[in-house]
Amino acid sequence: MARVRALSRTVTSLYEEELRPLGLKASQMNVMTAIAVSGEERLSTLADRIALEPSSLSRVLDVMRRNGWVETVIDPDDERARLVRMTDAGNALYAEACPLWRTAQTRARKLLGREDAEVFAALANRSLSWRAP
Amino acid sequence: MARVRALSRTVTSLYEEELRPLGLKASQMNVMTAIAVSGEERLSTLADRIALEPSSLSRVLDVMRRNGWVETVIDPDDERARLVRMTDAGNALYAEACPLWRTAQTRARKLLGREDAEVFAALANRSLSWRAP
DNA sequence: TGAAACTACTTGTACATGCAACCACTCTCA
DNA sequence: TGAGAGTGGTTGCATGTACAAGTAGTTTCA
Repeated sequence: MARVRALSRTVTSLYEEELRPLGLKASQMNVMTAIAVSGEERLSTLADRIALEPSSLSRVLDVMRRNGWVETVIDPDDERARLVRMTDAGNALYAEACPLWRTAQTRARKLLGREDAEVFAALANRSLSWRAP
Repeated sequence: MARVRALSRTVTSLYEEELRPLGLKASQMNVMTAIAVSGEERLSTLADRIALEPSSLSRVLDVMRRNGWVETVIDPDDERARLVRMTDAGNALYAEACPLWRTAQTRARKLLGREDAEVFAALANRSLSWRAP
């Protein structure tokens, strides 16, 4: 348990070190990636996809909105819901961030060992599926 | 990366669910365990052992001290340093927490699969060693 | 159709976490 | 031996994270 958390802290700091020049945090990159794959999504859908509480995602989006990277609009189909989408600035930043992200990934793989990383990825995937019914 | 963090969140919430009746958070239990194995340690030693920034540990200890679970005294050998030790109340709480902790561990193992958990533990151990010179 | 139940998100509150800057003590070396 | 470098912790600041409670819009059903 402690080890899972320590691993998370260590790997996070590795990625953030790489992203720091862009002023991006790991959690924000995480959200950007989630939006990037689908273009525009409801907050709850995103939260579910990245296994984050909606309230936490809401806070992360506050910062990202303040930075002008994303915008949220009321879903015309359900006025309770919010659609989250990237701004042009957000897309530009994301494009800059991706190579740095991959660099960090390479560093992480090098440290963990490529095969171990695969094993771990499979494990982690399974952990995510716990949430699925 | 996102998966490591998601795993950490998921597993943390599993443990915290179990510890909630005692008012203990995962990070606090983490610190207690570290102290329990050695009795009394410097803050920096503990921080190093659990791969946490000293500043973060300092904050966790603030809460634990406020709750009366630990106390910190000036190290007579080096007045810059602080020795952290458990109080009686802390030890009592720790004793109560351990069984709950193990319950959570069992649940986590059940979800991950026992063998996978071993593999993961080995992986995570390696990640900790990254910090060692 | 209108109130109750439900759903989507936000906000209050508390704690977690890291980095940079800072304070206090210790060590080194001219 | 005294100033400067080094070390151990704490604090300021920003963000992440979760749970509980609150708000607003939607659905259900008598």
